[in-house]
Amino acid sequence: MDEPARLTIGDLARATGTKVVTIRYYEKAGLLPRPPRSARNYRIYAPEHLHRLRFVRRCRALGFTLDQVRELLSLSSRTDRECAEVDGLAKAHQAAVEAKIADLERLAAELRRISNLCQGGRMADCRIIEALSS
Amino acid sequence: MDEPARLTIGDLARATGTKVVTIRYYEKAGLLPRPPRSARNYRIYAPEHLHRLRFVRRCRALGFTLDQVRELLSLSSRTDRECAEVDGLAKAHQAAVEAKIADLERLAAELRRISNLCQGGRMADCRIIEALSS
DNA sequence: CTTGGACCCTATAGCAACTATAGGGTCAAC
DNA sequence: GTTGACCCTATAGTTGCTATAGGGTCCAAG
Repeated sequence: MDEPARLTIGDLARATGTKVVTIRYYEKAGLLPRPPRSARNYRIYAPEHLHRLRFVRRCRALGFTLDQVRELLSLSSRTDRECAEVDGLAKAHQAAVEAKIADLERLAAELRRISNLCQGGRMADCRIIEALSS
Repeated sequence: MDEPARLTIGDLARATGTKVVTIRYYEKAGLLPRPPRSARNYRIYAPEHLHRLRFVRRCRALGFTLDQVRELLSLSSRTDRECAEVDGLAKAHQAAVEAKIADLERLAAELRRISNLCQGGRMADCRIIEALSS
């Protein structure tokens, strides 16, 4: 039989665009299992670890918090349960993101308004500063 | 002549919707000047302090970082200078906010797509988890 | 006069999610 | 045999606060 691929932490880092320290941080935070160690105490990873790290990174890229990722990971491992919980998490997060967008839209509009006040004079008459003071 | 109004830190907090600890934090961070103290070592504020705190809070509400607020404050005090710098800061921040919105829009679209995959089965066949793993 | 509650003070630790740094060991190539 | 790219642990720093501990002050009601 084939030897299973043995990956170093640097391999995982390169394969996922994650910093080495961040991977170790995920391990401490309980998002990645502690891998076996070589005789010299180096971490030895298998393809499952890579897969799991990819999952974590993808969730993070989608804006889930580490807590939510932990939740998703634990749900995904209970293969006999309803997937409604996962769907709930995803939908709740989607709603949160949409709320955040609405927030930033208001903010951008205000910034546009303020930026347009500048007429290129001296600070003493700066309309922007004035607007920020109101 | 009238006595100038003497405000406690609690007064400032109430007047601006800021927590007392946050005001002290701003002082340490150099955003507010150290006010004079009473005989019992209580901070004594004047209306200018209130004005300045409002400025800081408004900038923060608009999403400027404390560093940017410091910058805006220092620019606003040099009343003889061109206000182009302030305008530059405002426009740069506006651009950053708009970029963030675009980012979140992409994210929300992805989350909508993923959420729609759920068909209410068991975790083992969960399309969401699958999508997160890709 | 004392007691209760609302205020004020400082200093330190905690939060998220990393990143940076110090101080060390390992290993392969030249 | 030494350079440079790796690996390890542990701790401190980042941002913008918030929370907590442990104390002092002040005023009004009982």
